[in-house]
Amino acid sequence: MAQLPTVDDVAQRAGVSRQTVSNVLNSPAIVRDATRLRVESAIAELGYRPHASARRLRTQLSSTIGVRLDPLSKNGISGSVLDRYLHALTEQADARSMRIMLFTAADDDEEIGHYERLRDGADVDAFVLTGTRYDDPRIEWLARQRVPFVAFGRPWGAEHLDDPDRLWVDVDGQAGVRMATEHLLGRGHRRIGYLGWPAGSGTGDDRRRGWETAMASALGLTARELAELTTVADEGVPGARRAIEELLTGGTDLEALVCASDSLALGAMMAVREAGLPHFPVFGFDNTPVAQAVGLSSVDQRLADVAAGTFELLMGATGRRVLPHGSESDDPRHRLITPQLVVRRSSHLEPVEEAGGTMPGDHESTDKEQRT
Amino acid sequence: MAQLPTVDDVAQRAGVSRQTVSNVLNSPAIVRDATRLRVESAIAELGYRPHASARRLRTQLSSTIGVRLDPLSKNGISGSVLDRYLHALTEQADARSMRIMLFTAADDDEEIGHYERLRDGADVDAFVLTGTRYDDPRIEWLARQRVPFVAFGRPWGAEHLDDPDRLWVDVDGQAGVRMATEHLLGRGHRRIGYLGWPAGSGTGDDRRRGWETAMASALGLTARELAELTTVADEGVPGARRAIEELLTGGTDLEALVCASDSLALGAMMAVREAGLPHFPVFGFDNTPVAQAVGLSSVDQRLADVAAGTFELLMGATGRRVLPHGSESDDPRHRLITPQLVVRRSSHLEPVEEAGGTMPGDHESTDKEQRT
DNA sequence: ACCGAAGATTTGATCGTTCAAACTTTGAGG
DNA sequence: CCTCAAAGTTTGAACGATCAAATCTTCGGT
Repeated sequence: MAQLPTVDDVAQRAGVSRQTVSNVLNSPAIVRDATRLRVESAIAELGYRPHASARRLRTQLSSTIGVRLDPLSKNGISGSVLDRYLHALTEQADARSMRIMLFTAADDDEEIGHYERLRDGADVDAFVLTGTRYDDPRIEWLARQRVPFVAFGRPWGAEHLDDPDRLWVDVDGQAGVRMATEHLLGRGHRRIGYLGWPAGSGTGDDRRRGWETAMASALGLTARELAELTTVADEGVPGARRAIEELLTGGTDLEALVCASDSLALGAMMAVREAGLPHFPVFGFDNTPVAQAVGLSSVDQRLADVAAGTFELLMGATGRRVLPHGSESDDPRHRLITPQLVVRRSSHLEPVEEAGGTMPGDHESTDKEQRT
Repeated sequence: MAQLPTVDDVAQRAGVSRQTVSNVLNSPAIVRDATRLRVESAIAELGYRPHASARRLRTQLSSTIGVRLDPLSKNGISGSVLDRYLHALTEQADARSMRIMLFTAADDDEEIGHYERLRDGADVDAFVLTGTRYDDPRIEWLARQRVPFVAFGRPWGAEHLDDPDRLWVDVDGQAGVRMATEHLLGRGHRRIGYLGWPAGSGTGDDRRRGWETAMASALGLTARELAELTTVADEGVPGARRAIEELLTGGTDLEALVCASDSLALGAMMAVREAGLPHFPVFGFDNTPVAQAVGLSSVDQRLADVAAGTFELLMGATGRRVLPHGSESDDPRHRLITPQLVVRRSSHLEPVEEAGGTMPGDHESTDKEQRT
């Protein structure tokens, strides 16, 4: 096997010119059918494949999207959300014949340095950001430099939720928590508590609001009454467990609980079980593999839809190349995905008969799950 | 801002030729110090960055490594191992100024199709394979085509463990399970059970052997006695839970348990707790985030070392480019990483005093962990 | 049968870099 | 002061594709 075939080889074989071969590949519509077929079979016979780097050099496009991966260390039970988003992104990318390129960075400055290098080296056409924060310097830089990007996570606190320069996708956490709360209300519960993160995180406050609105509109609770049913803990199982233990020993007569994350919910589950309440309903958020494993009800972020939305914002509904930054468009500059309830045994009043375990999650519930 | 600066711009500014600039970048040793400094400051002043695609076109190297990501769906509690390996790979790649490119495939044929396309398009220099199986067709294809690659996971069953055409890294599961077993033996336990996967998976059989050898050499148990202490379950929490419940109700007087995975261990923990044995020691394997969250002792795969080994095999100890397939070398063609025990409360005889919870893992044990 | 415009195809230039070979400078040795 | 090899630098070509403009075909209208 000598060399890999090039456009010229194909052209020669098909009795046409380079450019016609290129046209068959990139704009088949303008080539006459007869010639197109001839070229196509030449391509097939020679097993020709376009040389990606050559094309990129000429077009100044890389068909690649850069994603930063957090360092290995900070990767808790809910870190898997971003990993699953990455999987979903990769699948979407494949469908659009785009590629995902990874890089790591220890802090924002380093991350921005990577942006610069990758942009200047024409390594990537756009970036996808995760873990966005209030006044995120990465977003500022990208917007100022007019580099195409989409953020997973609203640019919280910033007024520019509709700024055409800041594209974002996010999951409607408020709606998700509201759905979970309403599900529990529908099952007859009234004293439904909420376990969240300390106030101040955009995501956390948003999710809490879902519980508040559901409770307020169904039961007409006052702010004071709501506050009584609430407690907070830092992300992580043990803190959640402690928080719920305190709430229970403090005399609050809870019947059910909605949590801001699966980690919190797992800690809460442990606490209520320990307190001798085997059927106490608990809802998590994120629908992580752990939730599935232990049979914890949760709110699924629908990461496939999030990823699809990401690409819609980046490339248009069906486009095959990244839109330039700030390109005017009729579409809204963001996507808010409504999540989906996944009801498992942890939120059932009665344990599902069959295998009489008293602890939830004693059977893989794939076929028992109820998505609404 | 007009155009991005090119080598020519830098050359002009430094008063040298293109090629000298290129040399400063690629083989600084052959450039005289004075000129090198001049060029370097010109680069800095202009903010020049080499155009990656142009370089790739010329050198026929992409400085990129392809990794297949499994579809979103099959991504259980232990699927996170591969995600964490991916993180570690990305960090290593950064250190070698390489990049990681992702793609997905539904089956082997599709995956091989991707290999072909990526290789021919000069998109990647090498591949990293995960989830290798007995007689893996992907490995056969890559070896036959002489495409550089490294497999994470021994090519089980194949005789060619030392075949110079098949590079691999793996974690010494046997050693890991042996360490866990010996740890329990050292704490005075004798009736230590093993919960594994059904026989036939290379990885599973290897791990079981670690328990067998530890038990046999410490206590001199017969094969029959060993078999009594063993049970199996398919990967997943619920099956493990059932299996251990049966073992316990079957009358086996277990004192402790070593498991082939964290999922199994989680199921086992639930079962022993349910059986009223709050301090029954359980060991998992993989040290997933869940293990940390619930305070489960486990065996850490040291994925950073695995990733480092991957790159050593691919590029040599310090090399900056992928070695050609089958390049002779004195080094062994594989790396077997010895994992590390992470002892948490689940394997302590007595609960750690402080917060008198009776269930293990009630506090994030980062500072309580004991790595040996 | 001829014209012209639209359609189809070809030609020459170019993207930014590195390779290979040619050329120029340096410096030790006689 | 000259020679010659080694060290340093420059020049022309090439990597494989697409763009822009030029050329050649086709075909309806008169």
